[in-house]
Amino acid sequence: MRNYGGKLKRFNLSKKKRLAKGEQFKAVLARAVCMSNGLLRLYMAENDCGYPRLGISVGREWGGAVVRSRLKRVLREVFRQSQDEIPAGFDYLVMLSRSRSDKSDKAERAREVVRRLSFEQARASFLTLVKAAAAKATREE
RNA sequence: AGAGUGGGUCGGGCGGUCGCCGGUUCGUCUUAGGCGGGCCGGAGGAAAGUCCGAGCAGGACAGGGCACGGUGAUGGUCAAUGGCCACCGGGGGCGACCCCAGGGAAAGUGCCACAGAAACUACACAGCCGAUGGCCCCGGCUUGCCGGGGCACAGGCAACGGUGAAAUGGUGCGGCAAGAGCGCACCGCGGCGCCGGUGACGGCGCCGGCAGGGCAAACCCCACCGCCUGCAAGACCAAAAAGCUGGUACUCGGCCCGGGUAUUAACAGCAGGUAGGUCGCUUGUCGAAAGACAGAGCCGACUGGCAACAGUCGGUCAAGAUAAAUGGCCGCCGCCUGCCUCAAAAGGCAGGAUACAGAACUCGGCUUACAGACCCACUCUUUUU
RNA sequence: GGCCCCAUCGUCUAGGCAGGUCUAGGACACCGGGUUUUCAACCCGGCAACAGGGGUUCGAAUCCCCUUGGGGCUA
Repeated sequence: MRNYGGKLKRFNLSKKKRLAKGEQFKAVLARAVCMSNGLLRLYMAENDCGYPRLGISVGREWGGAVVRSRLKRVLREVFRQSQDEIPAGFDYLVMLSRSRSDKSDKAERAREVVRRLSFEQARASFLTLVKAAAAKATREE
């Protein structure tokens, strides 16, 4: 856990660190390495900016505007505070793992977990995914 | 104390820290611009559904009508409305109060299943009576009349028909051959008059004996309202590629005009408007600023009004994103429940709840969703005094 | 964001605009039986639906209103 009371490492997240156009999303999806666990799904692709960039996509199946905005904020905050722990020079496209059987009670419960997603959960999940994806990317090269 | 009705308010708060969006200002590098810092502002009562009404923008348009859509008691109110207020009528509730698209069925068309004689149509069908006439039989006798019985021929009647959601007004008494508003009483209905009310309508009185079923959220008729499309409206800037014109070279030609071919990796211009961007777009206008003025703007007080609302005065100026900002973490307080200390106030411990929901051009309403808390007015029941 | 449309058995649909024996019809699927040595095909029978809530009406799948859930067009 990060020490908030002591010396702080400060991160910003300005607009150029975001993926902002449909074309950019498509480009990442075309070139990316894909990894997923039970919670998140990560697409990771090299860019030539020298810094990491983030894109988030949350579909309608997760709830209304309130729920989706909250999920996006949490994921954005995770990315912001993890910038020094992930490889720079990559684009990261984060989505939520699709629950396959849409109408079962199990999927409904999984969706409830996602709606109540906490910051620490999301952060841990994201970091393990990045590590795995980075390993996969270097192996492929 | 319990049960309930109507209306209104709030929708956790404070601090620290790291961020995000917009505005403004300062510093710095500097061509635009980038980076860093300060200050200010940054979701809701429903921001939602997109059900109405406006502003705004573009298009259409002499005027009028048709068509289409909407609304529908009355009187107000509002920029406007299908909203809101008051009142009337009908229905529900013991009551506070709630609900109602609530014009027209003697303009026309259509429908009314099943059941029923019949669903709007006839002096129908089934039926009742047959007093009065007529015919037949019996008795009496004063021999053409009386009495009794029968027929259902003339004729009279519309109660009865038990089905249905609905059947030519209902109940009771009288009346009659049988009956019938045929007569009467009460209720309902219609017409007239008077009174009250701006009006819908209500009250009272008189008269009429009853007009004639329902459905218009069926077509329709009447009255009133409504042009169409929507900020992805619309305005501006404008890459690339292609196009056109010019230029250049060659050619037809004595030369100009003109035509043809080539060049487009030698170049210029052009409109169109795509990708993309800016404005619209966050109160507006004027002003250097202070400020002033204007807003269907918001808040409060007063006045008028039963009220919706209006007027005056004072204060206030309020998010502006576009893969879409308003968040993460920490601490404290607050809310509910239980236990303990305690006369109470209060304190301590443990557990729990924190809903519905996210601006997308802007307003006024309506509808729908919602944890919990509070306030005001009122009704009914029970107990005590 | 704006503007529209739709909802009927497990699936595709008829009925709706002219409300009534519509306890909603048909096809495919499923189940049971028959036929066949067996299977297929065929025949007979069965199961199974008006998205939810109000209103109008004597009566609503149908007409009106409100929700819910799908789908389309528009840069």
